Formats: sequence, C-alpha cells, structure tokens
Amino acid sequence: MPMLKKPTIYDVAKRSGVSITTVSRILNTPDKVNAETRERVLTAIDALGFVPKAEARARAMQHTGRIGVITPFFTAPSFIQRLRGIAETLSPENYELVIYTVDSSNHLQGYLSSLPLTGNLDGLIVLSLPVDDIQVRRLIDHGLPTVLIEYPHPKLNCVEIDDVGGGSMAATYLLGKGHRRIAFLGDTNLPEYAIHPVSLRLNGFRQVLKKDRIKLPDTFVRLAPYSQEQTRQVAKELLNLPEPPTAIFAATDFQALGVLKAARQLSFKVPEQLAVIGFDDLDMAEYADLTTISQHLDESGRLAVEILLAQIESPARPPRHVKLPLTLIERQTA
Amino acid sequence: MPMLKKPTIYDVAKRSGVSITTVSRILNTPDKVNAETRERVLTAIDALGFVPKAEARARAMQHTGRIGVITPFFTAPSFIQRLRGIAETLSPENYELVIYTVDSSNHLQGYLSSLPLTGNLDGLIVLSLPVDDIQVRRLIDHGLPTVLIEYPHPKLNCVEIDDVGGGSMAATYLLGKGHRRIAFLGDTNLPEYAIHPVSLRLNGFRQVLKKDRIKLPDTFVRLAPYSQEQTRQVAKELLNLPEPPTAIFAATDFQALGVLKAARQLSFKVPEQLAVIGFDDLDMAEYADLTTISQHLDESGRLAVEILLAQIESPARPPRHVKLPLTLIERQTA
DNA sequence: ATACTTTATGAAAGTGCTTTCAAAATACCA
DNA sequence: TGGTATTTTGAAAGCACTTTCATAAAGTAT
Repeated sequence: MPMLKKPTIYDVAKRSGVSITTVSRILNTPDKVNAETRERVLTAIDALGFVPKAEARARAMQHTGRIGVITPFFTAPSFIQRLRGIAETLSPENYELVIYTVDSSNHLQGYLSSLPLTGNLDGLIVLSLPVDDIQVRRLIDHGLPTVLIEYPHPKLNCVEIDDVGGGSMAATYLLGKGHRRIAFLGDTNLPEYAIHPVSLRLNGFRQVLKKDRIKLPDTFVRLAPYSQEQTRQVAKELLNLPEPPTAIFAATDFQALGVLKAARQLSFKVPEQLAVIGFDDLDMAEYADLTTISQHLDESGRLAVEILLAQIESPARPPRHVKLPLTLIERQTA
Repeated sequence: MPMLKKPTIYDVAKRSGVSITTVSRILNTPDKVNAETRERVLTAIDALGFVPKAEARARAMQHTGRIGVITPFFTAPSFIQRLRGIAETLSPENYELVIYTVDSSNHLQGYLSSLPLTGNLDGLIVLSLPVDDIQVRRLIDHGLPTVLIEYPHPKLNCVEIDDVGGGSMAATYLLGKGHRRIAFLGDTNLPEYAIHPVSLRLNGFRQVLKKDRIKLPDTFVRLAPYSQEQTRQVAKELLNLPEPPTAIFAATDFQALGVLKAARQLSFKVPEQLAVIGFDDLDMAEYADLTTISQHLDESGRLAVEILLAQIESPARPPRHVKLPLTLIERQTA
C-alpha cells in the first residue's frame, strides 16, 4: 500500500526491523552490511517505494561526493587518455565523476557561471580550456576547488605542460641526429573555444632552430585539420617537395601516425630517409614504435585529481602549480 | 574577504548579531522582521556572499538532467571508444554525464542497488557488465530507464553484439583466403565481475572451423593477459612453433596489434607469411592497416543514448533490443 | 494605570539523512 | 579452548535550515 506521505528512512527501518543507520548504509556502502539483512531491507524499500531525499543527504554529508570535469567536445585521444587518469584516481575515492562536454565558448561560459553556484559539485577540473579572470573570481568566491589542466592561471591550481620546452626538445633531438631539413606539422581548424598548445610547441621548435641558424622555410611549416586522412595528405605534400625534409616533428602523436602512414605509402624508409617524432605518447605510440615526447597524460589526470582532493580537504591552501616534466621517449622512428 | 568555506546561516547570524531564526525569516517571510534589523542582516548576507543551499539546488535541478554510465574500471580502448559515442550524443542534449567505474562485483552490485533508489538519475547505461534478474526487477520497479550494452536481458533495452557471429566471420574470411592453420589469441585474467565476450567469439570461430573439418589444436588457442607486452610474448610462442599458424584471429584489436608487433620482431611478413585479423575496429586499427571486424563502437554508444532518451520520453515503451551488424573491414593484414 | 493585543525576536525542537563510536556477534588461530 | 581480529549493528551526535512556541517589549483601548 502506498503511504500518504513520502516514506522516510525511518519508515524503512521500522518495517524491516533494523536501525536507520543500517538503512543508510545500504544506500551508501552496501558491501558493509550483511547480505541477508540487505535483502530484507531492500524488500522494505521496494515495498514502500522509498526514495532518499537528495537535499537532506547533501546537507548531512556536507559534500556532494561529485567531481566535475569540463572537457572540450573535441574528442582527441589525448583528452581521453587524461580523462582515464582522472577516472582511475577518482574511482577508489568514491566520488562520482560528472563529465561536461563543451562545444562552444558560450557553452563553456555557461557551465563556469552556473556550476560554482549550484553547489552540487565538490570540485572541478577544467581540461584544456581557457578560463578568464571573471570566472576565476567566481570559482574562488564560491569556494569551488578547481584544477586547470593545460591552461595556467595564477589564482588556481594548475597542471601545466611545457609546450614551448617540448617543441625545443624535439628540435634539439632532431638536430642532434644530424638533421638539417626539418619540417613541422601541426593541426588547424581548432574550435574557437579551445586553447592551442600546438602553436606553443611550434614556438619552442622555432627558437631552437633559429639559435642554430637552421632555416625553417614556410613550406616546411604545415597545418592540417585533425584527421588521419587530411594529415596524411599534407604529409605527402611535404614528402613530394623537390627537396623534402629529412625529419618531421608532428605536434601530436595522432598526426605523427598520419605522417608515418604517408611515408609508408610513398615508400620512404623510416627512420633512414625520414625521421618522425611526435608529441603526447599516446597508447598507440608504443605500438607504432613512435619516437615521441611524453607529456604523461594519464599521470597529469591523476595529479589533477590528487591536487583537487587535497584542496577539498584543506580549502585554505594556496593554489599549487605543477609542471609535469616532459620526457623524450626514443623508439624506432627517429 | 573571500571565506574559506561556504557561509551558512549561522555565519550570517553571528555577523549581524541576530539569531539564525531571524535570518531564516528574512529569507522566507521578510515582512515579519523589523526593517532596521532586516537591513543589517541583508548587509551581512551580501558581504558574505551567502547563498542558501537548498535554493541553489533547486535552481540547478530544473535545468539539467543526469544520465549515469556504469563501466568496468578495466579501461580497454573499446570501452573508451564506446563512451565517446555516448558523450558525443549526450552533449547537445543538455544532460549531465555521470560515470561510475566499477572494480569488483560487489561494487557493481552496490551501484545497481543504490542508483535506482537515490532517484537522482534520469537514465542509466550499463557498459559490458552483467546484471542479474533481481537487479533488473529493481531497475524496472523504480522506473529507472536503462540500456544495457553487450549484455542482453529480455526485460531491458539492449544494444547487443553478435560475438559468436563475429567469430564465425573471422574464421570464414580466413578460410576463404586459403588458410588452414589458424590460431586464436584471446585475453584472459578478466576480472570476475566483467562479462567475457571473447569466449563467444572463440565459439563462433570454432564452429566454422569444425564445420569445415579444419583442426584447431589446443596449442593454437592461446589466452594472454590484456597487455601489449604479454600478448606479444604469447604471439611469439605461437610463431615459434615448429609448424606455426599462417593466420591468427586476435579477439580484440588491441591484441592484434601485439601480434603484429611480434610478427615484425620475428620478421614474419604480414600478410604473406602471417595473416592477422582483429576485432573491434578501434581508431588505431585504421592506422595499423589492420583487417578487423568492426563492431561500430562509437555507434553503439550513440545508439544506446538514443534508445535511453526515447525511453525517458515515454517510459511505457516496451524494451528494445538492437543488434548492431558487424562489418568486416578489409585492410592490409589479412 | 490596567488589561489586552500586537510586534519582534530567540531557544529549541524538528527535518531526513550521514557518520562516529562502541558494543555485540562471529570468525580465525594457535 | 581461550584470546584476538573482524564483521555487523545501533545509539546518538551532527548538518543547514525551518518551524513552533515562549518571551519580552511596545502599543492601545479602557
């Protein structure tokens, strides 16, 4: 029989002959209660049609047990891999992981304005997206602990990537291998709301070449939309030049794979005739034996979570800025 | 001064020298409070940036719905790729995507018991995890619209994969290419809580070979833990057999890549000396030119969301069962 | 001035839930 | 077989607010 009023945890407890504590436990940590008891209580819950009130719950817990991640809709493998690090670290912590995918600047602004107010998030991770001063203020004022990944801001926790340094590393490495005709292949057509680390990588790359007085002609700097097919196309253009480069720095592993495939199709021997170095160290880089610059994607996600949890623990802490070191992983392609 | 924690009604009361009752009254029935006192309290409220929690919640709730996804913690690329399909489709729908990663049977049972009860989810997608009848009952009784992926159940919406058929396809294809010594490489060490589609694929594979009276000796059926390194090891054992197979069906693309790498290291020519066919059609399969059986991972996620949204729209609808067709993608490795 | 409202306020008792702590029951080990 | 660890449970103390009830101060009519 349905009750007149909404059943509470007390009704359930009475009906199944246990304390409210036990009922609460079944809702939150079911594995900590005897299977038999659990069944009995669940039966009562079902019979009464009991639904715990979220509001009371949040009040008693003083936190919502939810961590939000805002990520570009633009699903490059590198985002995914970072997300994986986040999910892994969060899983044993018993936090819900709420994903907000963003597909326009407006959308992003919307989330950033409303999330801190609603108070049903304990912490926020912003993945590779720009956050302006006003939003930062709001986040801080409303006390929503936040970690930015790949977009530094002095007032917030950040996990930064040294993209410029990464570009330099690539250049230095290739120069060290004796290459003099080195090309760069980056991505283009980025959505207006995302950040663009690739140009930073190009900067670092440029600097080193310049210092060593190696020319980087415009024909050697190519941008292709972020797709296997189109990257391959552009790579082929490079390789079909009368004087093709002897090495290519691809600004992401995904594109490096495109370059490798183009090389294979044009029968360029890698690394003898063409050296290829990537950036990211995706899972598949290992399979492809791709020499690349690892930005420790999983690790960066993991770190972000750790910083966030620490901040949630002690909100007064000053923001931390961590710059994960890049590592050059030497494999077979360069 | 920004506060450390969110201000409560107590903070406001203290700051303005009144009781919490008065503060509460100002929020609910302001006319029952002396104008002078009211002014004083309102000043404090502004200064502290106080937002009553319940209100914030209510404001938040009216805008966004929430869809949960339960997925094995076991982060194979195929899960990720399905998740991507889910996220993509959900993004424009203005739903929050809540991810629950599961790392034990208990954990899974726990989520399945409590999620339908807590009632703050509008729909649920269960990714490649078994759900027993009792849980199904509960899901239905509490009216939580659910879609299972890769684990069919008559009472719930499902997006199924024809794993047996996939195994047959692989066998038929390889036989058609004239192979007679064909090996199978699957994964092992699966966590107890996950389902095991790989053995179904093996079944289908076996059936076809049997029908054609092709022997599948036990030495040709190998299981390796799901890791690049160990798969490679097992593949090498196969290839070092006195009479090695001329074709290998790897039950997942990820493992197929391991086989390819082993072949490369042992200088087997692919596909001349060794044909390799995978299963999944991951992103990287295209790069590796891997012949494989596509189970349309992104698409399956997308479909699951569509079915779920439809069910949320009209809860009375009978459950739908969709079996996505598998497609053999012929590339260079077989 | 007396009695009688009215107004302004706070103490304290809910609200429905979680969590800490301790007791009781059970399992495990030599 | 006693003794220790582990599991299972409940009593009670929160949590951020609302509401009830009591009290004090002030106003109003007689």
